Amino acid sequence: MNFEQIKERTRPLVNKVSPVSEGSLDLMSDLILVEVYEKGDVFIDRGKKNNKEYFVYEGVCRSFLLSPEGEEVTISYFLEGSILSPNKTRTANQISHLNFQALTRLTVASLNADQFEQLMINHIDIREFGNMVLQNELLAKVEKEIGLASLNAKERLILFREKYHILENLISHADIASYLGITNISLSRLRRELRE
Amino acid sequence: MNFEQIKERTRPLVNKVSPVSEGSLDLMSDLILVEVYEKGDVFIDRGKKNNKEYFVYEGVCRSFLLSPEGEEVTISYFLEGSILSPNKTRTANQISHLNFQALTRLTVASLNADQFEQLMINHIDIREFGNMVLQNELLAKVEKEIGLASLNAKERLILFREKYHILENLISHADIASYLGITNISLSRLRRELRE
DNA sequence: TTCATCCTTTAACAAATGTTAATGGATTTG
DNA sequence: CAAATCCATTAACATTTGTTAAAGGATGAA
Repeated sequence: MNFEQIKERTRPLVNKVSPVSEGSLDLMSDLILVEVYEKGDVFIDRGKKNNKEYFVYEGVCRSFLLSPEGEEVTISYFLEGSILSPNKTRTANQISHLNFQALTRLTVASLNADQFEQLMINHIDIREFGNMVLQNELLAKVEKEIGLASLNAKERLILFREKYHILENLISHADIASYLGITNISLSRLRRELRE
Repeated sequence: MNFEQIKERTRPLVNKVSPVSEGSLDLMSDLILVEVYEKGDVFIDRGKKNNKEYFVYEGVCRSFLLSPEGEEVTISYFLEGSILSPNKTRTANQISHLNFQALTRLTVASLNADQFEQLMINHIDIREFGNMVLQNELLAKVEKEIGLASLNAKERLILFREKYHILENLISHADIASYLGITNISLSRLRRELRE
């Protein structure tokens, strides 16, 4: 993918969050490397170094962690055209505290996080963009938190469908169940209930 | 409270998160106004403007939201010596999307968020501090998320006690229950079980 | 195709949590 | 002090969710 292709692919993705000038888009595109992963690949490992920002060009991925009992818990989903959690929010000293996994064949733009931080410092529109990504990230977490704390599993599934309906027939129900905070057996029961 | 008092009160609070130089501490202290609230006061209202950062000098507060059913859901607790979620993470266009309430008599330091952002831009140690606050914030949310998604209520109560044991005899059990994602009746049952 | 494997569904039962209502203790108000 | 109010607890019952096991369906490999 050449510079112009990268730029045109990045533009709508960035502008959807917070518009930046043509010059700023050039600066960001300059930092971008395109990476491709296969379904199932874990491309960020908990405990390992990661100093990149990511935009999802194509495909779907998730972040997950192991629970105290050793089960995978899905924390978030990232759909096509979305932006991964800012590096600063998912690392400490450049060490990732989450795993990220491709759920389909996945094409992402990656940017060096330090260089991107410099762009944020020097360009107010890029800073606004970065801060807006952050806000959205937190907002999504708060929404999920409220759901887990105040809704029952059926209501959570209904919300999940509104937000991620394409995922339900694309990825493992065990993943979805862990995201909803239930077992996959419960998920199956709820699916039947809602089918009737 | 005079400048020196503010500074000495702020120093340990900031250094606990990420140390800053004496000069940077001066710059931050310059921005600080001390605010005092009474138990029960809601000092940040969802939907209203807020452009401040806060440090908790004395007392305890919580953030909360109304669920779709109109019940208050406690999102986070902030103990003495902690730092409220960064302004950027709890506002959109300076409009708060959370409520914050004093659970005891509460003394906070408040800083203008725009001026603080300028300090972050111009001083690497303050930027590091701000980013570290952010990391901690997200980390706490991810921890809570995992708890809600993978532990049962009893296990969540045990974790809560480890982290916030002073709260259990200080604030309403209804608040705690909403934080744990259960009813206050269930909380009462669990308390009895754990007592035996 | 046939076998093997993985995932989803279903069933039966157990455990956890919610709902409604009543009780008792503590605190506040008059 | 007495009445009123608030909050935590308890009980009885209903509902939801988890656990274990079995069965069916889809997919891929030999």
